[in-house]
Amino acid sequence: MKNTSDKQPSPGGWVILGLLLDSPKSGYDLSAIAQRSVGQFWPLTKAHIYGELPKLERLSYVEGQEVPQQGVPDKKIYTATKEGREAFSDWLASPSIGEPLLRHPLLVQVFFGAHLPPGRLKELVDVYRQSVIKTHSQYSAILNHALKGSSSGSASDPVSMRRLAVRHALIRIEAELVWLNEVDLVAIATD
Amino acid sequence: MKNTSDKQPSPGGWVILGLLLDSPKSGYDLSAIAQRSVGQFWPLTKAHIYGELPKLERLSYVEGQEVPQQGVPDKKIYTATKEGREAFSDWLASPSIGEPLLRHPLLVQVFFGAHLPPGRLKELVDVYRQSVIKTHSQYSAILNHALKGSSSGSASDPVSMRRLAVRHALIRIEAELVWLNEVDLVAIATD
DNA sequence: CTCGTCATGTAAGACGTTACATGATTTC
DNA sequence: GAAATCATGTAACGTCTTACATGACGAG
Repeated sequence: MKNTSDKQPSPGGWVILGLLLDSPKSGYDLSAIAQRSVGQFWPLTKAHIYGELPKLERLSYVEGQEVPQQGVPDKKIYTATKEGREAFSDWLASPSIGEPLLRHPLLVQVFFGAHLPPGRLKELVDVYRQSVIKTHSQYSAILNHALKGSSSGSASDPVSMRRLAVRHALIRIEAELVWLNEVDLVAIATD
Repeated sequence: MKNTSDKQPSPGGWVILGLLLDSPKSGYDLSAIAQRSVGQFWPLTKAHIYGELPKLERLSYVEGQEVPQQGVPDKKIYTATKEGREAFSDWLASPSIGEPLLRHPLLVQVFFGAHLPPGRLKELVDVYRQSVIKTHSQYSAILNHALKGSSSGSASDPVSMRRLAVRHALIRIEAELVWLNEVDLVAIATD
């Protein structure tokens, strides 16, 4: 009565399981968290989350419990089981979970920029820069508020690790802005 | 006799079509190019390429021609058609081709680093750093050799655009190294 | 009275990957 | 003798996204 079919969680499923280790959460909670924190390096959609949770339950890596509510709709809170924790630890420590994957539409537009009408590239870059700047301010707000204060600063401290993830976002975005300036120089030059 | 079923190319299909605008190429050529240049921001696998080419042909965006060879196997060279060029230009100029997508396994490992045995994070980071450094040297070699010399420096010059794409890779990788050093500091601290 | 939040889910399909299958030639 | 290069493809599957469907409550 352990699991019915279903081998192992998909990559996204493992991430979801990881989020449940800290504290029990509903699908709704998860999809909110997935956007702010993990979403930056492992995007998860609502549909994906609601699809994975029952699978994790069938593997008995999580347990779901219905919580009746008044006013707002009932919700289902999922808790990681002991098996879930162990399986997750093994997965996390495995040497090759996979290589980073990047898909960057604007870079496609730059790469093939010669086939773009004059001035169009500049417009596309400007729009993109705005969204990048916005994201930057969001993540620096997280660093300054949610993750402020001093933590132990060791690898066994979850807060330090969360902070590193946000630092990654900030460093990456700043690099992106540097590059966008280089693009500007070329985009403006004698179009 | 234009197209039989098949709506529009998939994102990957458009990128493949873009690569054929410069010069005709075989599936084999494309998969080599896809690794070095476009692969950095839009990964393409062999199987994907060989799957998309017939679809592009059905849409009459490309034309394939069998080229007999001696010693080595025959190949099929695909050329972009006029329709293909026009469709590609329209697609490329469209405002929202999509948002950048990043999936970063090591960041998952860092994010959940508190669930990792002591010292393991440092190992994972070291392995990753090596691969990152290797990639960096590959891309700087491309900048210094294949894309050396002075081009017009304007947006209508394909070489300038290719160079910008490589610059993106380099800037991004250097940022990654900066971040990896921050991770080290935490990973080492009193584990 | 409209919009946002809370809350869960499904169905269909797009997209891409892994693994398999084949085989001659050249280089170490 | 082993391995890399050249060259093309398919079948099955995994993974994830889009769009749809529903509905009550509170804030402005």
